[in-house]
Amino acid sequence: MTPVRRGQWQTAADVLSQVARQPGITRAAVARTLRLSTGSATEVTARLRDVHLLTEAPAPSQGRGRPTTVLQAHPEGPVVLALDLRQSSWRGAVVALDGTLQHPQSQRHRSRRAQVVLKNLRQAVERTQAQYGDRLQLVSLAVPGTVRDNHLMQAPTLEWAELDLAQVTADVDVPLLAGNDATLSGVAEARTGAAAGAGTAVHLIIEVGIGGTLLIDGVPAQGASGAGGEYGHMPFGDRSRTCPCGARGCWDLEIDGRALARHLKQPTPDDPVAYAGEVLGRTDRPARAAVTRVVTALGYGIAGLVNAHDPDVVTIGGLAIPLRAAAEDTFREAYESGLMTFHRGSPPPVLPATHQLDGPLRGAAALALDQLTSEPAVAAWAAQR
Amino acid sequence: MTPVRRGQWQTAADVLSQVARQPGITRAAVARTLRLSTGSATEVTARLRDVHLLTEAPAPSQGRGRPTTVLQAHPEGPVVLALDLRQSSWRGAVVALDGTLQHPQSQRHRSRRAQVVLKNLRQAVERTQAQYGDRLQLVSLAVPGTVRDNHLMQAPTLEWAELDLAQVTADVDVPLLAGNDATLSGVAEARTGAAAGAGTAVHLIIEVGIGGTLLIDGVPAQGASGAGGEYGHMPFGDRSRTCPCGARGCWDLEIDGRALARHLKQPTPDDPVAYAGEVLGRTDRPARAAVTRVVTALGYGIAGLVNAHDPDVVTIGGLAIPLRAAAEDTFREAYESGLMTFHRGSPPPVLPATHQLDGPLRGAAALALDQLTSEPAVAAWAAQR
DNA sequence: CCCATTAAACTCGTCCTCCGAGCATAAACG
DNA sequence: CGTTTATGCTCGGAGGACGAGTTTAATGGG
Repeated sequence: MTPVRRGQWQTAADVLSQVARQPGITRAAVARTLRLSTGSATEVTARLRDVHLLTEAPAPSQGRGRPTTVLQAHPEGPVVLALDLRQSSWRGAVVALDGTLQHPQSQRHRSRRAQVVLKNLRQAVERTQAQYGDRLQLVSLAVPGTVRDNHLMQAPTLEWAELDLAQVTADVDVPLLAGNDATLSGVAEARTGAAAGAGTAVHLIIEVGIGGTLLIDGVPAQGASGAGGEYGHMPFGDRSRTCPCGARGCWDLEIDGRALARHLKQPTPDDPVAYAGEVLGRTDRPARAAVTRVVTALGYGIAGLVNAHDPDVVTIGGLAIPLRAAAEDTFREAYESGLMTFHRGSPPPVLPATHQLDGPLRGAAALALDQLTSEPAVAAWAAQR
Repeated sequence: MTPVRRGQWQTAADVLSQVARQPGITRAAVARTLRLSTGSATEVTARLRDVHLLTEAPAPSQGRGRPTTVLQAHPEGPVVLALDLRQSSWRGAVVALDGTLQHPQSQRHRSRRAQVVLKNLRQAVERTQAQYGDRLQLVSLAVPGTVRDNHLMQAPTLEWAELDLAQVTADVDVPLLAGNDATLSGVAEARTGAAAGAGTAVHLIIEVGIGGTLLIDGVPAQGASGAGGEYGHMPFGDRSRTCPCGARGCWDLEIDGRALARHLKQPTPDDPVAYAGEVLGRTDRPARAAVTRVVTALGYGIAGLVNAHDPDVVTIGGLAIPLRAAAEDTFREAYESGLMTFHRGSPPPVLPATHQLDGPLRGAAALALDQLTSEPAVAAWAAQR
């Protein structure tokens, strides 16, 4: 491989980033945002066409003037495989440079045993490799658990032991990028969802416990080993209660179906999400009181995170949406009373996430495309052709 | 001003960043880290010399081979004025591109009234402007309070009302960069202190209450309006207690001299820092018990932040250092028992900050130099010469 | 229906930076 | 004092981005 010159493909990579972040963007629009002269735009797109990274299609004309073109992924360009592993199923899609999804696939787990599930994923990777050959550049995997350097450290819903996720790509010579599902759904919100355009965003999602992430310019704060964003294990709660994570007083214990069951003096439910849905449907006084307590804990905690991070916006997903909806006034009161005074004038909005089930897959795709559209990756791809 | 070409000064700016981040670095070392050929290094340094950004001095020889040169700030190059406003005094220094401090100055406040203090700062800026002329590019100000878009929102120790800090540079045509002192001391730690080299770091400093910041690659997470890092106002504490900030259950209320006084059933001290020092010197049982409670709250809170952010390292400053030292075992126990299990194998070290009083000034200088060594700023300076 | 208007693409000469190869230079070592 | 070693310097060449000038493809008014 020829050595990469400094910044040789910088502008080309910038153009590709635009295409990945705003599918369907036109050449003229890219040139405007990057402040490229029309000459440079012509040259850059020609070069990207030559190395099979982009194609152009006529854009619908917008009034007078010569019509511009829509920049699209080249039919022989690089792709990534995005995978979303969930408790009872997995989903996947091949994603091209312009963010278009191809070959969506999904499958329920026949067995929930780790080795069986991972084998299925490995086969999906192999099938993709067989179909796309060396166009497949990266596999990006969303997992419902704490991920650290491509190892799954703990996964309460899956009930798996610590695990090396790299085996998913063991059969092929393609790097793996594994991440927490809540983190990745946050990425999706920050790129194309409710937090689009926010410089600083906090994303939270309640399923069993609470997961989330801090996003700065659309990039998640993943921490030293990728385990950042475990907001559920901040001690916002009652210190006398021990959490399965090993710590005490975790926020996690106050805001999900397990908390509702405790308040209602019932045993911990097998499926806390379904249980929570059921309680939310009830109108009796004890249920309402339990919901109020949980929503209050949610509002206070979010306020604490807003104090700490000063985000432009907070996005919430999963159970947090119906929970808040079930007691909007309670939520608002808890949220605002937990804010520092100077935030109260215009508190950051707490918005429902727009990508629901698609979030982790979309986020995994987005982070993978970040890699593909980085200058070194573009230069390396171009050098191969 | 001539329009800036894309990436025209990119490598030059990279070289300057190296010089700013590692004062005393040699030309050969820069070339190695940036993977520049010797020819490029020659050309880049020559260009930087031409536009008065760098000079070279012979470096002490290190074994065989032709000796290299140390890259230094040019005597007619750009400078910034770093200011550190404290409760009873202020300090300042002029900082050149290579991080060297010139004309250190400090002055106790004669009056603590905001207008008087700000007038003194304004005069310091004017004096610097008179001496350095248009070499002065930026004023960077550390303030002990919450800063939002160059406005001071609340400053408990100064007891000032909301205030526009831009008046500090009102007399001169130089931009201001105001920031929280705890945030800036975190920057100093992450750049040249105990957290040097850490990808993700959490910095905390106790004086009156607790301040801090999350640092990613040495860049503080400042939030939407610069008010990020108010970790003292996360609800780690007793929800029945109201904080002067307006929220309830703030961690702030559990970890400083005011907390010690409360545990000892004494009135809130006028100078909580001095009071804490005094309690730390006592050996009687009630004092020890109060310290234990505070240190426990400190350890738990830090563990929560580690769970949330997964940092490489935590740095602590101010009162946190003697507090922990007064009850090391208590601290360790609280810290480790607050961590999620998978962190306990190798918990992130909690290290004392190495920049003590210098921290905010150094951090303010570092962020200012970041701006000066950015590509657009370098290109703009070069265009003027 | 034709021509003015408009926005965008294309062409080309020029500038600039970075690279690599070859050469020069200043120290230390034996 | 020559050899070794690390570094600096010179110069031709490559390649990207720019800007000015030109061309092209649409709209819309007369």
